[in-house]
Order: sequence, then structure tokens, then C-alpha cells
Amino acid sequence: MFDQATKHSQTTHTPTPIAISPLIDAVEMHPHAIKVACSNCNLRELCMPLGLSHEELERIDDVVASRRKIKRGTTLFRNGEKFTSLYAIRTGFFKTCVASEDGRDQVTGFQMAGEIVGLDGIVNEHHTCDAVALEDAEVCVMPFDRIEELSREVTALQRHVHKIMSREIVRENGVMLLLGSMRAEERLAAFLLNLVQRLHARGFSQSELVLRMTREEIGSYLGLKLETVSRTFSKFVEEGIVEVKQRHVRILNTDALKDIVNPRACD
Amino acid sequence: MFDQATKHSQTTHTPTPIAISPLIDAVEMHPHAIKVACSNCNLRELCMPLGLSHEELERIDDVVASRRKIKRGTTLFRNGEKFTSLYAIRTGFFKTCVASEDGRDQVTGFQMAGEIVGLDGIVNEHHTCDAVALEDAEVCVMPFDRIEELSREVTALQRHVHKIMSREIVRENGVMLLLGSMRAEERLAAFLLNLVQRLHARGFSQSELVLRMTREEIGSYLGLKLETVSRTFSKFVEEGIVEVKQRHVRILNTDALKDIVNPRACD
DNA sequence: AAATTTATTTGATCTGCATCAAGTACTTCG
DNA sequence: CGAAGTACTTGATGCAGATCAAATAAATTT
Repeated sequence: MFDQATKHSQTTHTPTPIAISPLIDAVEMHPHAIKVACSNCNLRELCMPLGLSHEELERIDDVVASRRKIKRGTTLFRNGEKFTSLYAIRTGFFKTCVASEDGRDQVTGFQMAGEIVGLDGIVNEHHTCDAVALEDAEVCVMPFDRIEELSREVTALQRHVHKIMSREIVRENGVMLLLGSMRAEERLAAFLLNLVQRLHARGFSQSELVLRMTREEIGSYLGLKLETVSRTFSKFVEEGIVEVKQRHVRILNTDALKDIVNPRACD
Repeated sequence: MFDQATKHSQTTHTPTPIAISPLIDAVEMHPHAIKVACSNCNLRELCMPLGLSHEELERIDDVVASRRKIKRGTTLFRNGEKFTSLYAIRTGFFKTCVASEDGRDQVTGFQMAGEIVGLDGIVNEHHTCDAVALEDAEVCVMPFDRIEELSREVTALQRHVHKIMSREIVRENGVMLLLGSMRAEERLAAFLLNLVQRLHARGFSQSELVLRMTREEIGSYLGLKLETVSRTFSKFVEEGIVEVKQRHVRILNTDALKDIVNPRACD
């Protein structure tokens, strides 16, 4: 039942709407054959500003110094490491997590293709969280001084950088609302809706997804224990809201999830 | 007992280390007599970059278009309002809060003199939270397009804007850790330490503070109910860690608070 | 200064989620 | 392929913090 789901989900890197250009395979095969170029990247609309002139587009290419592959389970950067660059995720899936001195840790976010990680490092020139690849990944390395230099000249880039940071602040506001005031079911429903919405924006299904993280990681992000996450999934299944088979999730009733997050008044 | 505390705490706007220059009173009396000027502001070191040349300093003055007074209980901006400016708090104390559609709301932060609010508005050109004055306040209005314009030319300002946004992201990461993994006592201890540390940086006492917010607002910020906040205060008092008289708090044992936040291994 | 409202404390009880525990299924690796 | 480790589910029980309730204290209004 889920075999088909898998094919249509984010396991494959060739979703329908955003087509991978032949160029990319060429890069994979001959790493030095073609210059890394945002102007040719199919994720451009996700991580770079829109409406640039041809000339500006070419300049923007310079912010990406190189690409870097990160194996599943390894870190892109760690708490305490010197900050040098922001990273645009080309493929793969990350989590970011912070730790308190006594070893507790908290997943602060899950990031997918087209999203930017590393913003935490700017303020103290050192990273304050870990970014861990949850599957083999590739990122574009964007040295931050290059970004600053270029964004002095290309105002669309400047504006874009500001928006990316502001978006992250707004996202975290939302997580605070979730952690501070929602119950377990509401948290998990909000989590699923958020994930599927972001995947949909990348050309994947609106109703099916493959979780790249464990129940424990979901729990850490949502401020719940893994058992509670598991039980809540089971409850949703019983109620016919989702189908769950391991990490494959099919949403059967999106409206029910929305109602759970935002109980509508019945008066 | 607390009368003295009050005098030494942030109720007065004339703490010892950061002296208010006579200039400010002049401005109060004759609003148009002297141009609003960061270069003369005693909070400059908190909200503006350091190490500027004289010339740069003068240019920086241009980011502040005007000042605005906000009465206690009124909003500086509201969710949904058009975003135009960032605001540097000159005096007073704010909370920011987000609301879900069904009316729950969550305090996302408390801001004091020298801190910047409004960053949430950049991404969608509309604010996504409310900023409410918890006491009569005055802010410097900094139109964001002016900030962007000037930060293309003054690299120290550009860097500063990036750092402020990154700092907010890191702060929110910390709140997520708190909300996701700490117990009530740990949350309140962390909250008190954070407040007193920020007040200390502004020249107030390391051990005394006046809370500008209600128990309910503290609870909202910490993901607790007001009764739990009140009980936890009472517990700290019983244990001799703090003295509490209404909103006046005197910390008697900072290390105990630190131990609560970060239980040190006893092996 | 009295009246009203708002904020706070404290007690009693309830409950959602954590914790502990055991079993199952899946993945990885020799 | 089988063994070991890891991830997940489900049940039983406990407890931190929520909820409900009532009294007190402060702040604000009249």
C-alpha cells in the first residue's frame, strides 16, 4: 500500500513540478565540469531572491563557494565551531539541536531542500547548535562575508537575507506557541501539517510523507516523549485521520488535523 | 525592606553606571530643540554598533526618524499591521506575544531598554505579533528601508543588523529548550537569572529586580499557568533562595538558582 | 476613603503526559 | 543468513502541573 506512496514522496529526488535539469546530473558525474551556479539551480526560487536581472543572477552565483556532501548521521556544523558560512540545503534533510550544559537536548528544527541553516552562528561568530544530516545530504556553502559583501551591492540579496532571518524568527515564534500552549495531539497535528505543506511546496504530495526522523526526534522537537508521539500517532490512526506504517504517513483527513490544531468554535 | 530595593531597581530611569546625559532632559522639555541623535544616546552601546568613526556615527543618526511614546498597556504594533520600522526601546518595558486563531496566546519575549523589536515584520511586510508596553515607554522609530539603505554603506551597521537578528534566533532557541525540556522550577529560575543578567548589563542590581509583568504573563512566556508560577515563587521563598514581595524580587542565592537550571552532577 | 476591579496566593482535586516495562518489528552488520 | 542493535508500540502506574475554588491583597476608579 505504501510502496506507491514511497515513489511519490520525498524519498525520490525527482518530484514532478520542480524538474531537475540535465545539468545537475552532469555536475554529479563530472564535479568540475560545470561551475556551481545558482542561476541554473532548480531550487533557486526557494533559497534565492526572485526577479533578478541576468547580471544580478550571475553575481549571485558567487555567493556559493563550493558544495559539500554530508553523510547521514554526521554533522554539517556543531555547537562551538567557528562560524564562517551559511548553508543552503540542496538535497537531504537536517535537524538542528541545542543542548544545555547538563546534557539535555532539544531539536530546534528540521530543514529540507531549499532551506538555509547556520544563522545561529552570526551573532557570536560561533555556532550555538548542531546541524545533523538525517539522510545523505548536499549543501551549498555560502561564506558569510561574501554574502555581506554582495548584499551591499545587490539590494535584492540584502532584502532576501533579511527576510530569511525574519522568517526564522517568525517560525520560532510559532514553535514557542506550540510548546507553550498546545496539547500533545495539537502539537503532532501541527507538526504533520507543517511538514506536508513544506514538502508540497517542493512538489511532493499533499497527503503523503516519509518521516526522516525518529519518534524520539519528533518528540524532542515537540516537547514530548517518544512514547507519547507513538501513542498519538496510534490515536490518529484509530480515528481514521492518518495511515501510518513506520515512517510512511498518509494523511486521510487534512481538515481533521486542522481542526485539532485550531478547534473551531461550534456555536 | 523593599523600599530601598525599589530605588535601586529599574523603576528609576537613572541607574548609576549608565548616566543619563543632560541632553535628554532638554529633549523632553523642548522636543524640537535638539535633533534625536544616537551619537549622543547613552544606550548607544546597547543598540548600535561599536567602534564607529565620527563620520559613521553621524550617518547612523539618520536611521532614527523620530521617537514615539507608548503608554502602558497600549501597543507599539499589532499582529497584521503593516511593517515599516524597527524600534529601539529607549525607556520602558515591552512584551511581544503571538496568538493562534482560536485565541490562545503566547508571550514570546520581554524587551527592555536598548533592545530592538519588530524583526518579525520583515519577512511578510506585516507584523505577526503584538508588542505591548508593560510600562510607559519611549522608542526610537527606525524605518527599515532607511536601515537597509544605510547598511549598504556602513558595513558596521550591516553587520550589526545581522547580529541582532541572529541573536534573536539564538535567544528563541534557548526558549525552545526551556519550553521543551525543563520543569517549572527550572523555567522560573532560568527566567529570573536571564532578567537579572540583562538588567545588570544596564547598570541595575545583580540581585534585585522589579517584575514589570504579571504572573500570568510570566506563565504564558514559560508555558505554565499563573498558579504554578505563584507556587514556584513561594517554593523558592521557603527555600530561602529569593525574597518576593509582589513584583519586587530579591535574589538571595544566585548559585542555587543556577543549580536548579543546570543540576550539576554530584559524582 | 469606599467601591470595584485586578492580581496574587493557597488549598483540593484531577488529568495528560512521563515513566517504567515488556514485547515486537525493523535495520545493520558480521 | 542469523545476530545484535535500534526503533517502535503498547500497557500499567505515577506525578507535575492544570484546573477549580476561595480568600486576600493591591491597584484603580468613583
